[in-house]
Amino acid sequence: MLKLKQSSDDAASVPHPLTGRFLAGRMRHDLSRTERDIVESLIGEVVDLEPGHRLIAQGDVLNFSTMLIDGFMLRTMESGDRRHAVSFHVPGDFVDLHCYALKKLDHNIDCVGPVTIGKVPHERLTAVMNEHPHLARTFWFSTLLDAAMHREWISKLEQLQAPQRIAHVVAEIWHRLNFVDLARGNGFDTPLRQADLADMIGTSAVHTNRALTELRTKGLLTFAHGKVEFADLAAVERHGAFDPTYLYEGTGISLRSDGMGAG
Amino acid sequence: MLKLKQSSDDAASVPHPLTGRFLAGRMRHDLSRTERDIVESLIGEVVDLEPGHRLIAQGDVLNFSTMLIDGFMLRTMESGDRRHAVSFHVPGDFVDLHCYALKKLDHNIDCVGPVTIGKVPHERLTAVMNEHPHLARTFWFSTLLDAAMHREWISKLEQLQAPQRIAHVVAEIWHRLNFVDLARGNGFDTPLRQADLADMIGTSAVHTNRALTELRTKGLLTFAHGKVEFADLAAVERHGAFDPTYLYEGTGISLRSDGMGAG
DNA sequence: GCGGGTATATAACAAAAGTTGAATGGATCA
DNA sequence: TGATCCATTCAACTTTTGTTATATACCCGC
Repeated sequence: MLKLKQSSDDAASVPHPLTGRFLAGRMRHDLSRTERDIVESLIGEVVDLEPGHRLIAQGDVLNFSTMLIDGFMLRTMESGDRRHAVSFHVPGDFVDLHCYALKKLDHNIDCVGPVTIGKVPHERLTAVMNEHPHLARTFWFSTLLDAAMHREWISKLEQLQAPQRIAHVVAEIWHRLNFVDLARGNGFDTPLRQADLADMIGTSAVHTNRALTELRTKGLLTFAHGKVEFADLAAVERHGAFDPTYLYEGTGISLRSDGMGAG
Repeated sequence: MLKLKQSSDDAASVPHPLTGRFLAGRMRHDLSRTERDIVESLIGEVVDLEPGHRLIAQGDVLNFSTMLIDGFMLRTMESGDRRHAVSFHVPGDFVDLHCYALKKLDHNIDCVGPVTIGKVPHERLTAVMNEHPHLARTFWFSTLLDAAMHREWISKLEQLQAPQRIAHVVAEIWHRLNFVDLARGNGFDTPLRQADLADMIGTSAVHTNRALTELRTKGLLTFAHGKVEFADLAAVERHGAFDPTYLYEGTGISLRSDGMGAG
């Protein structure tokens, strides 16, 4: 876990057929057709990245933000030889919108498996947000959602033991993948290894495996070789004390409120 | 822990001599004199709250946000009979600005010790943000700071054991109090009990006490009866792997950047 | 200054998680 | 089809943390 391939700075910058299918994933229900086109037009450059590539390192000063088009990414921080994930991202996520305001990123952005991203120049973002207040609100709402997810995870780290944390993470991944039609009814595919999962739930890889063995023995779920399977999602959610409210799925009622008067 | 006095719904709504000294604490270096006056004028009602009072409960729908004028508050979530803190607040903090956008709060806001707050009606916030883009940017920046602090804490929960977590929390409290001139050179006063600290670092009260004993024995710090003392802040910070960067103290360079084009 | 409630401290045992080392299983590629 | 690399699994032992119970110390009202 921490054998990041730094070699792919030469990552091919190829033109990429954008489907738009995943763009602005979790907020797309709140975007009009026009707005979705605008969001798509934000992307200045599409880049394919190798597995393990570190796109952004802690402390980098940035003039672009990253839209995740395909693959999984982790926001990580390092201490000694150990890597810790503070959050994960699935296709459709604006990975580091907050660095538009903070400029300097306080963590790394790592690829898990092969990844395709779209780079969004900050000046373009500024222009669009000035012209389209509703989009600006939507973007800010997106960063507030990140904070809400952080809070949820803090409370779970304090509250749950390893097997339950895994159940929670698995449930959250499923919901977020399902939101962009990448989940199956009884599982999902993911490039995450058990070592990555260990970085996410904050325990050693060995103990993560122990916890997975327990979950498997209990018939709750399996997690290996790029496939996560379960028979009963509701049971997994119960085990992980998972309540999807904080993801604000679905109608986006809160988003449409005109509370955010930033325009 | 979790013996919240719900009795104080009748909390006296008394007029209160606002000094303005603490208002908009951590962002005040980025506010002009005029802007500080405007922020102060946002406060519609000043309320004194009893120790342990739960100002806001998870799921409440709100039309005001809370400025903490005096005392300590915790954002908490509950599970079973255990309370877990996801963050804490000191005088000058905008405690729940994000609920301006999210409307429904995903956690509780609890008083620790006696507290004085200012209530900020959302309609007033909307008006001010429309008229003063720089203030709007500052407020949003403030919520992004919250998210950055969340990320830092997630990584520490995953990385550190109980004694080091305590050292980290103590260092952060000191810096945030110092920012509003409420810290002493070798410590600070706080209404936090060891049980509250346990809720914050995510371990049992007994183990928190064990960890404090260890820190005391090592000569790093003492934490009891409302007083935190240490001889060498730098040593405490080292022990807790504390790096104040994420607090964006001081000049507010990032804040003055015109990256956030919400206006 | 006394008494009762709360905060802090400590002990003893149980459970969870870290660490080290080694074995097995899967995938890939010559 | 081996050979090799990496992911997963398991075992044995140590350390950290949870739990329950009890003891001491502090604070505040009378």
